[in-house]
Amino acid sequence: MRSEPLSRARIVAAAIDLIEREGADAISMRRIAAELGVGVMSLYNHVPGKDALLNGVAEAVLSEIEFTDDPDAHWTDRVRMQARAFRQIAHHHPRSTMLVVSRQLHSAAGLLPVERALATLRGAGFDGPEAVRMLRMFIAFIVGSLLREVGVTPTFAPVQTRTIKAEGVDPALFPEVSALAPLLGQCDHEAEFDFGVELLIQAMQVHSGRKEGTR
Amino acid sequence: MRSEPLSRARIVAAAIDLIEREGADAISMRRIAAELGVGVMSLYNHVPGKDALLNGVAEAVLSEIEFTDDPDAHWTDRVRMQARAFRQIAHHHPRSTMLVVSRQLHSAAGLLPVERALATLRGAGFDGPEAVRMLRMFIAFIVGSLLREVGVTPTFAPVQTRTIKAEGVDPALFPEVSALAPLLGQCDHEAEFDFGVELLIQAMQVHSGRKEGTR
DNA sequence: GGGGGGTTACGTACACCGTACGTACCCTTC
DNA sequence: GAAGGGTACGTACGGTGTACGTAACCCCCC
Repeated sequence: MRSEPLSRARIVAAAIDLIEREGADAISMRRIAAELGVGVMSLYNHVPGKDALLNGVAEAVLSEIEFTDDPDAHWTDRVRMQARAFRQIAHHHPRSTMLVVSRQLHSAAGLLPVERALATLRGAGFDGPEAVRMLRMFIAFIVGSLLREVGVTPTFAPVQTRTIKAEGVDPALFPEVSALAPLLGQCDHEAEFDFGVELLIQAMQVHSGRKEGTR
Repeated sequence: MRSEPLSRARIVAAAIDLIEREGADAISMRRIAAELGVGVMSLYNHVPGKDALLNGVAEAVLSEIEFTDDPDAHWTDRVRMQARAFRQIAHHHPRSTMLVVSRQLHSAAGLLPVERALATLRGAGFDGPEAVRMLRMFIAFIVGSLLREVGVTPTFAPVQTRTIKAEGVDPALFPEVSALAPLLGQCDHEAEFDFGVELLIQAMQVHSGRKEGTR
């Protein structure tokens, strides 16, 4: 009964803290309870179960994004800003990113970014179906990028620093890979992300320009 | 001692089978052993542990991809083909896709697609750093797309069929979302994927064209 | 033929997990 | 004071991954 009386918010905060300190695998109801100095089952008075708790974590992280949207800016700049804002979660809560990205949220916290994005895209002149398509495309890119950045999913690309450096790759079997090993082994996540964003924005501009005439 | 004598390959196959039948969460050493009709600890004679087993699953699924690469085709077509081939895993082994995409493989199975992709990009005239960048960009997009398609990660975009349909979204708070609800609620994964691929290819063409002159 | 060594199968045991259930306490409202 | 609801918590159950010890088997070498 020491301190304030335990609440969903405190539990979620403790969970985030624990994840960032010891990794997403280390999380368990018992650990969280211990962290808060309470019994395990006390948690269940404020949270339906572990799954709901993790959803809470994802929402909390997601709603920390600072969207500083400037409605007067050119739509390309607004898209840039939103993409960067989203990427910030990978910096503020790197080890929780996987949760945000791999959980489907049905709450307002998840809807807000979508709303903003759709608004800018519509403002840029895209019609409904186009806007949705562009958004999905962007989300896929961002999700994939964050997963790479966060360490999960270097699905072979930037990963094999170890493989490559450790035993080397057979140049006969994988000439390109072994030739480009130094490049593959390192990755400036910010630069890669920005590059991708610019490429996508260019593509979107082309797409929109084409629509309204030969331009 | 019945049947053939248990092997890493048989174990991995059983694991894949189990995952596809009952979902990735249902998997456990005990279940797999039961499936094979052997004791739990027998598995450890062929596999170092669960984590390694899951890596094996990812590799197996990944190496099932059929890359029918035509070196004479235009590079854009080759990129298209490779992207589609990769996406096939989401069809052949939907519930294992998450594993493939969220695990960093240090084996040849993971290197092969990279080698192919780099080769075609280099063939298209991109220099080393460009090729690596383009590849990373593409991987991010594909990973994100597959995660969405597989059900994990509809991180708010196509998901809220339920949210939207069930209780409706407040049109005052989320005007765009509620206006586009019907579009957000449905998703032709193949069409979305192809759209993204085309957009990326176009962007890459622009990028390459710009490089070698004003064109 | 008779060891003997290495591989394989397996049972038991341990530490940990999520959580259903029952119990004790406090605080409010009659 | 009594009643009732919310909160904290202990215990217990069925599950997990895997370390360890034991027994059977095969094959090779003597």
